[in-house]
Amino acid sequence: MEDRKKDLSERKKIILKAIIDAHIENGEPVGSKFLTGHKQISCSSATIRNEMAELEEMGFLEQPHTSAGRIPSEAGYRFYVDWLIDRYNFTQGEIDELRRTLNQKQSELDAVMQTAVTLAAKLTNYTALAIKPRQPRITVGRYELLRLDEMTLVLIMVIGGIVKTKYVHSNRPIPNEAAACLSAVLNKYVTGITASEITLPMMMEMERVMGEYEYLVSPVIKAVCETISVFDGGDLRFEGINRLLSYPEFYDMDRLRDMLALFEKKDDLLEVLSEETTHTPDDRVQVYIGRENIVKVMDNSTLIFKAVRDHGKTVGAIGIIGPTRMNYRRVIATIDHLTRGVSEVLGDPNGNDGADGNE
Amino acid sequence: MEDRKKDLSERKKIILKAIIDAHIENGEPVGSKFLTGHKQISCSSATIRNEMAELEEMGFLEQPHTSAGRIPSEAGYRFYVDWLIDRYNFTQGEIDELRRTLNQKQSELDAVMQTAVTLAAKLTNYTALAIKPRQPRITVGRYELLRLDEMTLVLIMVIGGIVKTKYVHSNRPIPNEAAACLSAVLNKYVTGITASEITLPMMMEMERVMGEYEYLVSPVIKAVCETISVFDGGDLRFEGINRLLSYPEFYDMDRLRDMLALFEKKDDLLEVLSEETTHTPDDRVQVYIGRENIVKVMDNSTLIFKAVRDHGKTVGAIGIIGPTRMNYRRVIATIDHLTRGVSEVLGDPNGNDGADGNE
DNA sequence: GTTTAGCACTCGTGGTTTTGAAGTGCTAAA
DNA sequence: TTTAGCACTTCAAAACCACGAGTGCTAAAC
Repeated sequence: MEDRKKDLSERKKIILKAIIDAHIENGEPVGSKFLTGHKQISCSSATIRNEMAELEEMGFLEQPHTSAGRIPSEAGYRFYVDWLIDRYNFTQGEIDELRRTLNQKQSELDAVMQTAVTLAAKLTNYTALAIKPRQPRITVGRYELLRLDEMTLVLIMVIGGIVKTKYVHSNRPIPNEAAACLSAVLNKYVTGITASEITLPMMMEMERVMGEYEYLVSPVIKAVCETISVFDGGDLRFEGINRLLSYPEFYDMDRLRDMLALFEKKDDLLEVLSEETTHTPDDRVQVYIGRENIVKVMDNSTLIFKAVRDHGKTVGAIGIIGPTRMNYRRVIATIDHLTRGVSEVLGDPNGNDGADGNE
Repeated sequence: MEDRKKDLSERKKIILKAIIDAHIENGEPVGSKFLTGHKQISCSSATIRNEMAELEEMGFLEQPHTSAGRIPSEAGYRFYVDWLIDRYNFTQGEIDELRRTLNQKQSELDAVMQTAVTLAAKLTNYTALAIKPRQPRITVGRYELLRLDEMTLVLIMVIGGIVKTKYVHSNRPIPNEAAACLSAVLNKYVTGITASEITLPMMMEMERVMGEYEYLVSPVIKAVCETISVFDGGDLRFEGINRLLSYPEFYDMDRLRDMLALFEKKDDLLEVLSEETTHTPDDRVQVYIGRENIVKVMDNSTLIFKAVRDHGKTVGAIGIIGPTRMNYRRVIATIDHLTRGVSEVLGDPNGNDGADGNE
């Protein structure tokens, strides 16, 4: 078997590769006539037909029905992958881009919200969303530093009751005592102020205090700023997008595609919802039906959400998006309970006795 | 307007509610005849027709075309939500379940892997997956405890170079010095052993050493065990599921549904892939075409993935899933580069000079 | 022996037509 | 005010048809 594979005549290989390439390109069965246009193939369609018939006999091609062209069989793809494709070369630019993106670490989404939104999707069987609104004035309340290994520190920050960790790599070895020293300095100088309030004189002062460890100040402060900025940047997360498919209203591929496109460009939606979430005075479940929605595409869809409060402050929102024909009763109740649950878990004593969520 | 709404005759309300309920249930327009079967409605279809015509005039109903039944308009839904639905009551069981799930915090997926998988989906325009295989022997290398507020500790664990944080709520106030004391005890007794190796005598010994703070030992150890168990439990994450829709092979709703169902029940897939990932000897990109796949549903789909190694140890895998008709060249190259990139970011010096990933 | 042109054959696709069922509105009777 | 009956409308599914694409085969050409 192994031998037979390599035994293909050069022309068969070219034809097979041409067929698979073309099929990968446009997804349709490819016929003999089409291949005559290929530059590496100079014989007539009849010859190609013969070759194709043989390739089919060998199991590399198959035809969906007699008057369609050929498509590659699984064995065909296998041969293609094993013997016919040459290596794809990334440009240096692409490689750099890739490394850069990998290096800038993503902030982890707040775990409770993540659990809640997953749960919301599961319980209602609609697509769920979690909103963390933009927060313009966010500050760090407390710092802690651990020395992880010779060159790495773990920076632990308490931001509004939430703990964030971030790794800081140094290019010089870090002595054991430097971590404690640095955390003391951070706690003294950069608590309770926003990222933009950290001034150059402050940094110089810190470097002076740090003495011989001054080289650690700049990378750590950079890490602090980064964390703050992703933290206050807002976030919008969907869960259970595929659940849309359970509903006949989304059987229409075009509508479905529109919806998914909406999920893709989160920024617009986030902008609108941030506004909506933070400025809603009362504490009820919000229901936007069809064209009541702020976003155009959401005709025929309903958005239901409720803000999550922690000690009276809005820290996010959890919601559901689905067809207008939605089980309102169940969804409203679920969202109501969930947001309260989250508030409770966050330690908000008022989580369970605010205004009634429904009606 | 507000008045008119409440002005609906009782019978109209019943009919409207019945129509919307029925429509929510089965998604189809509902006709007069169907409603005669409703228990609260005792008039004939002709009467109902008259009522429906009036409801339509008021704007609560509309008909898609003359010989279909009626469907609720947006105003109809609005009225329904505002006036007609009663509150859905969760059973106590459901509520408990919900609170329990919210309380057990999800471990955040390794940030780099998350970035990588998002990137993989974006670069290839197929659905990407990240696998963290089950790890039977996982231990904590180091503990750190912070007192967050009077009743709450933050437990910080270094597990295989990864930092995990977990909140521990106490039902008694926590003195300032308890945190330091407890972390010393943890570091002494429970480093380098797996969750199942923590014995009752060990816990009792720890409680003895802790003296008056012994009440903190049990909840903290519980938190440790939980963290370890979610950490070694394996994880499977998909990104860019919607990208499937770009490809005509998934225009068929049934096939699409099958595929999405596959994504839902991660456990099976994880089991198989854990095996596959950890026991693959060589360091290349794995390609499974069509029925070569271990999982049934994946006929007509190709799975491509490669293990991510960190200092020689397999810590996960990144892959792509898509139609058999796939741009193999590009995908293989992307996965290859990505896994290497991740290894590099993780600090693996061999990230970039292992066996050639392709061919 | 291999390649090519020609031709009859097959089969799916796209468009049109037909039929049937569902549901309505209206009218007249109860 | 309610109900039965009937004519009308409209969509959906089935049936039908013609077309085009692509093949396999045969016989002639190289």
